[in-house]
Amino acid sequence: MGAGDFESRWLRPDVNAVWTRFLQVTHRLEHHIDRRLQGNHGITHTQYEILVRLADGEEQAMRMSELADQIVTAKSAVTYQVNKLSEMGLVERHKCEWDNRGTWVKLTPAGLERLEQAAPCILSLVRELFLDDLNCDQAAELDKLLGTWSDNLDAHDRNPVDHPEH
Amino acid sequence: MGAGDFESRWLRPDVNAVWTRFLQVTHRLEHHIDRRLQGNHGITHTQYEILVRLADGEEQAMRMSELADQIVTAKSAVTYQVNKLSEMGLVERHKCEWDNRGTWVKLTPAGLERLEQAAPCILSLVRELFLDDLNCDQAAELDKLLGTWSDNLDAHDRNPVDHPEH
DNA sequence: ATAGGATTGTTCGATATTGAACCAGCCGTC
DNA sequence: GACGGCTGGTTCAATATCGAACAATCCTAT
Repeated sequence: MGAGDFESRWLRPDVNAVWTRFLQVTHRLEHHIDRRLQGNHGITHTQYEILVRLADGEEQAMRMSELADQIVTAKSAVTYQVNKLSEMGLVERHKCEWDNRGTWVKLTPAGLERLEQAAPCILSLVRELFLDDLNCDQAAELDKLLGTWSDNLDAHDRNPVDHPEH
Repeated sequence: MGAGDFESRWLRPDVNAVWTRFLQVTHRLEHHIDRRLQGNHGITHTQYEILVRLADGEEQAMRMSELADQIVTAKSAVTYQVNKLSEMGLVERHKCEWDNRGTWVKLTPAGLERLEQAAPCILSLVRELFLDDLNCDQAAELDKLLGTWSDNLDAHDRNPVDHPEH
């Protein structure tokens, strides 16, 4: 291969640095949040995310699949966590009326309460670590970046066998 | 509490949207890379990351702890994965000469080869999904964002019991 | 020198996540 | 209507991760 071999095989060093830093930062963020949430409120970050999504939904309820989509995990993982949350009394299952396969997951009062206890702690963390230092322009820029990434991912999902090579 | 109650308890809707989108995008990216890597090259993303870091290090080797820091996981997870990689013949352990506690992990020729096979596939994915659509300004902006986040995390790590409340 | 504290890496048990297999129930077409 | 394909949710085995506990070694201060 020609002169562009390096370029095509590896990322430019600076670009590579951005990528690895991205990975590190996201992992560190996750760990931080997780530790805080477990230590102070006895729930995982994923569990917290589930509560948040439910609180956001109509009637504070949501279908299992929808939940899996929102928090981006396998369906089986959602089943597992909903069982946990259900044992804790933070969530309830209800049969779906117009689709006998489906189940709704609904926030219980206790679940809402737990969420409201946990939210300030975790949101202040998000502000401090993630958002406080952003001015409006930066926030807008970040939003745009996320949009592009999201679109790219959509495109790839829509066209799964994009690069059969390698 | 006064009128700022909502503000202090919850994020502004738009800010909240940015945060949840961030979580979704990062998770989707991880999954994408993982599936591709497993499907085409038989290694996990973390395993790939380990190989990359080793290739980067002096003598294509690195200490266990350093490795754990770089890829941001528990030490025990590194032990686990290095065992796996060692069984696959991609990596070797060596005793550390000047510190009898330590062990070096070193890339084997087979490990380097495997990395070189996998790299183009995964790097093109990173380019397509993550970097291609960024112009220079955006890349610089992203770099700055990552820097701030990283610094914030450092500060929090340095001062662990920052918010004992909640 | 040596005691006390920190660091290195592994082990172990508990828990989370994944993907595949599976059963039901939905829905389109013939 | 009945059939085949699709979707929703659960189960199960395999695997990954974490944190705490541990042993060995290093380091520092006295």
